[in-house]
Amino acid sequence: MKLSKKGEYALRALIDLGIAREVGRELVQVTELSDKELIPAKFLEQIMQELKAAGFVIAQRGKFGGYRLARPAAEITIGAVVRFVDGPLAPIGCVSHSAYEKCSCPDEEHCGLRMLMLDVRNAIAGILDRYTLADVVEVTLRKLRRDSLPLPFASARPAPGVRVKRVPVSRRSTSTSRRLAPVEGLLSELLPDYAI
Amino acid sequence: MKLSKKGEYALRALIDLGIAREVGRELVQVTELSDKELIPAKFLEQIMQELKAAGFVIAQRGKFGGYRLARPAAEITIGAVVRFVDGPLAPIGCVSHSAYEKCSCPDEEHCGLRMLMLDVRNAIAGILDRYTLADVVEVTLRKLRRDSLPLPFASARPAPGVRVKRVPVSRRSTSTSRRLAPVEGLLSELLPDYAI
DNA sequence: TTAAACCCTATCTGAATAGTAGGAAAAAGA
DNA sequence: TCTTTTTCCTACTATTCAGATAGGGTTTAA
Repeated sequence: MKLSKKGEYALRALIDLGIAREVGRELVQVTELSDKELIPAKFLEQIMQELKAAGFVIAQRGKFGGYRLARPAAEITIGAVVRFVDGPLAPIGCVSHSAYEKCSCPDEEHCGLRMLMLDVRNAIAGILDRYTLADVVEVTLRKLRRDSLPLPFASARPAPGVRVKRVPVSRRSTSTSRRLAPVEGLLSELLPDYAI
Repeated sequence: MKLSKKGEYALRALIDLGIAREVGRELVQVTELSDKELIPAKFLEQIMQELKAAGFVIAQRGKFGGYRLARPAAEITIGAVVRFVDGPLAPIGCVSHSAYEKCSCPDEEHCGLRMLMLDVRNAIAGILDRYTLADVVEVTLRKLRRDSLPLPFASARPAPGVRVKRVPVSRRSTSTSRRLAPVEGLLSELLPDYAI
């Protein structure tokens, strides 16, 4: 039930872009991301390329260029990213919503294993499709502030002449209408506005 | 978040062995299993070998031999099987209970992604470690009976001279003390004794 | 004795994973 | 215009793993 390195790197980079925006940074360069997250730079470059093609990020070429999120972090679910990079969330094809595939078993309708795996896929999707980059950004920032640690991207490499504007951290990363039932979990404890 | 074919085949075979026992069959041969489930016979043979080495099944060699579960189906969790065949349930090493591995990120303690993935791993483990082969067997048999379909292994290939003893289906697959909080899910609806 | 089962080891193929490498094109500033 | 710094693009590679296949050896019951 693994998430690939590529998937992990993609998520980490996107979360960083979310943090950067929250801290007032417009653009972040690949090398900054790869340095911070200890990701091979050239590999991340490729990944960012794909994320751009998929519409998750927007690139600014040339000197003082970089990447930024193409949409508000609250509108990018973790599930969408994972599906794009690693394929369907479902453990087996015959319970996938996004990429159903008939399984080899003779009678899908009476397959107990399928029921079980459907529960698993629903559990996974229930989490990954509920939470967005904004949620993860919020949790991360909250933890850093709690421990009085310096925020990343805070004033690192601001493009010369660009005044760093201190954007107040948005109270609730807004938008994303909560569409599902109450959840339990570590994240929902840290994001208490969800517990309804 | 895939389950490998090998993992799927292993589970299907074990579930079949559970069904067979519930229906009064002592031993089931690899070819019966591979025929029923449309699994390449030689591949399944290998898998059964490993399941034997791991103590999930017991083999009977020679003519009219076959495999049977080494323990009551209610004492074999799905999670144990999946972990054995496919490794840890956790999407990334740094949230695995059974095989923790420090991740490359610089600060695990303040990693929002890690929190999220921990929720995912708990959700997966919460299901796969809660349900046993007995549960899946029960669901499967229930569905087959509901639709008045013939039960597999019912009287297929009984060893000559072996009187098929009609074991009454055990009321609740017994034992396995329920150790966790209430769940929701498709299986728990079909196994209502769990809904507490 | 023999047929039918499991047992064991080796081998193979294609795909996926996790990168590396090297330069072209663009943008900003001097 | 020229240089620097960035993204963009394409190709390549090494290793592992998935998913088998092959071919016999050993055991057991009739």
